[in-house]
Amino acid sequence: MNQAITIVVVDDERPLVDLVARYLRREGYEVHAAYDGEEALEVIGSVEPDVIVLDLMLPGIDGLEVARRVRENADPYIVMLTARTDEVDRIVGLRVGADDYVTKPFSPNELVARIQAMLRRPRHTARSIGGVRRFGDLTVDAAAREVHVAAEPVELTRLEFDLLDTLSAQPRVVFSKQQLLDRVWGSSEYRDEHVVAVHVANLRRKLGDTSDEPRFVRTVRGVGYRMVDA
Amino acid sequence: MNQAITIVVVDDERPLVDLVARYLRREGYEVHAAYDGEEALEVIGSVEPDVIVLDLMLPGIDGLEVARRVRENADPYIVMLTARTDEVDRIVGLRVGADDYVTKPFSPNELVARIQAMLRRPRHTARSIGGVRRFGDLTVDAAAREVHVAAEPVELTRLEFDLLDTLSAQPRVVFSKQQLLDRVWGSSEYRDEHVVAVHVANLRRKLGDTSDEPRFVRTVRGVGYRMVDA
DNA sequence: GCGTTCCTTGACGGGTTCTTGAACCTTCCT
DNA sequence: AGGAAGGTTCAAGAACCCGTCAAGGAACGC
Repeated sequence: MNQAITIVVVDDERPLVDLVARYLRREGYEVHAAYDGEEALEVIGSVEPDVIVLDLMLPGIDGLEVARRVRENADPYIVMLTARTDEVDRIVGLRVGADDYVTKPFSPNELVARIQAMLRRPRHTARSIGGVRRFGDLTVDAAAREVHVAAEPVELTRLEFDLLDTLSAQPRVVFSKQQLLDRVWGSSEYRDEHVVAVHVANLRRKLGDTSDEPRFVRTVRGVGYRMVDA
Repeated sequence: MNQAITIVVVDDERPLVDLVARYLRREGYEVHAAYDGEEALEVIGSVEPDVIVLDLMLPGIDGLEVARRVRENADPYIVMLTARTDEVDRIVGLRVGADDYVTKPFSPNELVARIQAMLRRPRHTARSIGGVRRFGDLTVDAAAREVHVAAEPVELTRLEFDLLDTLSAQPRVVFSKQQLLDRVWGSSEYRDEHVVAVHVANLRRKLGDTSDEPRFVRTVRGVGYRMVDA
């Protein structure tokens, strides 16, 4: 076995962490524990895990904040633990970008199964939960037409959103400007491809994306644009 | 901040309050008590609970009134306690926007179970009881085609109600004007999308909603409309 | 048939959004 | 190095969209 998958489990209930850790180790994962937000950030920073199991309610820095900070310079899978389903809405609602959530109480077996299922799915399907697509700290909710960056709402115009919606529906796939005109504008006849570039520029600005080294919308010279990997 | 879920229990029978409080604390909730309407409003104002267990019959300000006032600036779950199975009480209670009700006598275990079940359901399903959907102090009874704001009945025309019904069935989801024409009018062919805007305006006026910063029906420029979060 | 209620249509004003064109910059090719 | 092609940015005017109001007509009940 090459390089085991690393998981960090964060919860202030030590027995729970220990129990979960035992189950995960039994499956061959490398597991690290943390019992509050501060410690979590430390551990995560040093071991760079593939997966983080994170309680929403933590003493000190809470789970949402931990998730937000972690995503500033890494992009592990995050499974949130919540006490009430009510909070699931906050996770999805606040768009922190959890990849899955489990409500307490749960059986360790269930948690393990969920993690394994998540790791088995192709990445870009795993990265969408409740119809919300995620790219690092960017989330796109197609149904509600809402976009968040680092849990902050971003106001987009119709074309900007439709553009992002189209691109993000198929990450990594390159769309020509013609295709984008067809899909977003409805028809490409008698229309200057230049408008696409203008709206992409505006979209990038609102997402806090730079044109050189963009985090979300990449330019494919001579062709068009594509969304980064989910 | 591992803030526990906070519950306020309000009833003029002290032994009952104490009993219920004991059971709830055993489940890990933070519980506060109040024994009349005045006190209830005070306590609720200061602790901002997630859940309120509220007797309908209270000395001084009664349960309905307490619920009404609380909803003016907060939106906790409310479980009503009623002495009689009287339909009227239940109906009226629901109009104010109770999320569940329990008739006396009840076992503390039952009450605890009901509260936990409520917290476990996703919010927008938890927020509908007996087919009545709730959004702050607005309730929509799809079956009876009745709408109330702050417990006051609101008279809507057929189109206005159907519009509200469609939107409120899927909170947060954006409906294009075309979709609304299809669903509410039955077909969108040869029909001016403008009618939608007119009826939305009338609907908003009757709900006491303003067009800028609306509490219930939000405009999504260039697309259509959506109901706010439940 | 008459009155009332409800729905549609049209027009207008204010605000937002889209397009256009030009300048500037980067990349790639000769 | 120079030039061409394509990309980005910016600003200004045009186009569009929404909310509002009012008038006319349709549907309904009496």
